[in-house]
Order: sequence, then C-alpha cells, then structure tokens
Amino acid sequence: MRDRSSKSASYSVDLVLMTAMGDKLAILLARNSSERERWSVPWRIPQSGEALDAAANRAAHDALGESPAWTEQIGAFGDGKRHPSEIDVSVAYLALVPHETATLRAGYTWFQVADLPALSPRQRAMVEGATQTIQSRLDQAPIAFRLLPATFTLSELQQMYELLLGKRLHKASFRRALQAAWLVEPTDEWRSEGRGRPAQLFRYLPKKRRRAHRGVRFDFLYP
Amino acid sequence: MRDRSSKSASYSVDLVLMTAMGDKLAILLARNSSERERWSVPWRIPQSGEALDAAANRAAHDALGESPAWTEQIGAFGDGKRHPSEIDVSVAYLALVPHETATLRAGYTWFQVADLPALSPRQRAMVEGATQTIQSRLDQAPIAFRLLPATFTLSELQQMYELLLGKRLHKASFRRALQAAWLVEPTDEWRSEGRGRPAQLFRYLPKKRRRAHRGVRFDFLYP
DNA sequence: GCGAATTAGTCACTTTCTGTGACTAAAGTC
DNA sequence: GACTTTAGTCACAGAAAGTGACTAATTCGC
Repeated sequence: MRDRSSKSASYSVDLVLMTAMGDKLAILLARNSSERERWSVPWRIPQSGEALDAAANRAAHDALGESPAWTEQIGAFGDGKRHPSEIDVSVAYLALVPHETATLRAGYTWFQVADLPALSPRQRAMVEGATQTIQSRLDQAPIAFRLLPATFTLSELQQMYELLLGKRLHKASFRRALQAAWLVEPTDEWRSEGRGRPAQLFRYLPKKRRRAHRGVRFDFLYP
Repeated sequence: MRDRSSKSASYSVDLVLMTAMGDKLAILLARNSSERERWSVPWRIPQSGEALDAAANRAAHDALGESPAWTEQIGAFGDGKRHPSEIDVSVAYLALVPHETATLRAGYTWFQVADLPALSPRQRAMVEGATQTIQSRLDQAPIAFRLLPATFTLSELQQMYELLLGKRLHKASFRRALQAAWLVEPTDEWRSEGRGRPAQLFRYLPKKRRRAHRGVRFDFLYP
C-alpha cells in the first residue's frame, strides 16, 4: 500500500469494507504491486498521532472518496498469521457502504465474499471476523440500514436481512417485528418497480429506544 | 509494570480481569510504583514473537499463578487516551475467574467496579468496554459459568445472572429457560447452606447446540 | 417436639409473541 | 378484461414468557 515510510512500525490498521451487491455480500480489495498476494484488504500505518479510526477512515477515503456509512473496530489480529507486510499486529475495522452510491477509485475492486482471491492469512482471518461481527451485531446495530440507501422499500429491507442472516423470513412476521421496534418511518414517496403494486419508501428512524424488558433468553450457540 | 525493556514499543496488551465478589463485580488492579496513577490494570509488552493472547495469559499468571477460566479480546484502544506508559495502542483482554478459587500475588488487589481508584483514561475506557462485552455476550458465551466454581446451585447461577444483567429474574422463568437450553446437568451432590432446604449442585454442560431457529428479533438497543 | 421461618423446586394459569396461510390492493402484461 | 406480479394486512394456532401459588426439606426458637 502507500505510506510504507516506516518499515519498522509494529502495527497497522486494516479495513474490511463491505457492501451488498445484488443478493451477495462483497468486500473491497486493493490491487497490490509489490506484495506476495495480488490482492489485499486496504491497510494503513497510522501516522504519528493519528487515531486508529482516523487511519481506517483514511483508508476508506482513499478507496471511495467518502466516509463509510458505518465503521466499527473488530479487534486486533496478530498471533502468528502472516500479514501483507512484516507488521506484528493489525487492528481490523469493519466498514459498510450502500452499493448504490459507492464509486471506486482505480486499483480497487469489489469481490464477492464467497469467491475471494488469495489473501494473506491474517487478512483472511479478519474477513472471517467481519462476517461474524455482522451477524452477531445485526440486532444491536443498524447494520442493514447502512447497506441500503437512505430510503428503501420494506421488501428491500427484508431482502437485506435475509442476505445477512442467510435465511428466508416470513413477510408478515418481519413487518410485525419491525413495527414493534419502531425502526423505520414511512416517507410519502412510492416506488413503482416495473410490475406489481408500487411500494412505499421508508427511512431508518434512529430513536431513543426503551430497553427491552425481557428476561433471560438462553438462545446460546456456544459449545 | 515489568518488562519495560523496550520503552519504544508501540503497543501493549492490557488485562481486564474480573470476578464476582459477593453481589458485586470486581476487577484486578496492580499497584504501581513509578507511574502517575497509583493503580493500573495489569499490562505487558509482548515479547518478540509472543502472541497477543499469550501476553494476556502471562499477565494473568503473574497475578494469579494460574490461567483465567475465560479470556477474550475486547479490542484495541488508542485514540488519544493516555496509557500508563507512552504506548500508542493497547490491545485489551477480558478475563474471568471464579472468586472462590482465586488467590492473588503480592501487589494485586480486587476493586469493586463501582468503586475504582483513578486509572489512566485509556484503561478506564477498557474497563468500560469490558463490562459492555460481558453484558452483550452473556447469552452467547458461558460468561456466568466462568465466574462460578465448577459446581453450583441453580440459585447461585440465577444470582450471577442477576448480577451481570443488573436486574431480578423470576425463578420459574429462569429455570424453564435453563432447561430448554440444556446448559447444565445435575450432579448427585447436594449442599445444605445453613437454613432452608438443601440445593442440588449442577455443573455446566458444554454441548453441541442446535442453532436457535428463530426469526428476526428486533430487540434493538441502538439509537 | 413442634411450629415458624427459610430456601429449593415445581406447577398451572394468563398474557404475549411467533409461525403461517390466506386474503385484499395496485400495478403491468397479453 | 383476465392473468400475473409485487405490496401490504389479517387472523388464527401454537409456542414461549411472566407470574403467583403451591409443595418440599431443612434450621431456629421455644
């Protein structure tokens, strides 16, 4: 990548930037000229005094020309897995953009996560971690909304959840849950998508949520 | 701390080691001789080639003489907040031990998380992150069991959940959910705790879980 | 010894939530 | 105008959660 000024720096910031392309998740990769793998996740070495998320944001700006709709740290990766550079530890960030409005700079390409080229072991672990983070935080953070444009139909939102969860959802149940959670509000616009009845457009409704006052749910997955 | 060999190292591993003392959460702090704050979370600079979790485990061993019952990375902290040393970035680990069996080496003390002494800003952020991680992963990882001895009564388990969740639970609901999740198995031991009927002892039952096959739950908390 | 107090463990009832199929509505296609 | 397609809603059955009351086994006070 760029800023390889200090070859001895011991940590990097790596960016797993994801989007939804059609019905597949995709990840942004940068073409490498000098490293062993032909492609890699964008990464930067923080400049002196630069915060970690600032470095992640810089990597995103270099690729997109704008800030992602969502950015969140995944964790620090090291522990023996090889990185594109000789860096000991890499702090990975997950970032999301809606595919509709994203335009890529030269040297960057979207790859479907199901069909990635060879990546360094450490970066492959980061991609793995990023997809797990998405699934696990889907019900705590507005992940799905950050992958959609500002307004969307409820069918589009449902399809996004189906993509992220990897399973079909029942329309009536989905909408009932959505209503109960006060997550969206209708706009006065409608969209006619070729055939079929036009759909109303909605927008995400960030709001002070009253904490769910449920008891324990042992929906555990762990061994 | 110790191993201050390379003052120029740019990242550390910091350990937020927690336990349940009575009905309060407590955290392990190490007394400082030279740093600005009198107390700090134990931290280490990874030795060359040492993995991040190995460094966290080393910090735990130095304090306890044994490995924690649970260890998990929380994330990397930097972003301007001051650390005990001049280190740029610190990778924080959450670790758990049952209070009953933990014995501390000299220079280490438990503090209730509600009543901590002055800590460096970065370490305070880590403690904050650790408590959030505990709450958010309580239903995905055996957090409560790692804070209890190998065998325990169901009342003790319920009290642990009440402590971690910060709210009372109904006994019948708690046990019903526990049964449905196949999380514990009875031993043939009973414990008489002074007055009242003796309680059967249970142990944690790690097991291949069948994935919860539920739909979406918009139990969101986010703004 | 015996009743009160205390803690464990279970049951049964009510309320709430979820899964699901069927229904109506509004557009385009032929 | 009949048929197809997508949006949006309803209503019912079944499952799950909230809750109070009940039985069980022990210690304490007298």
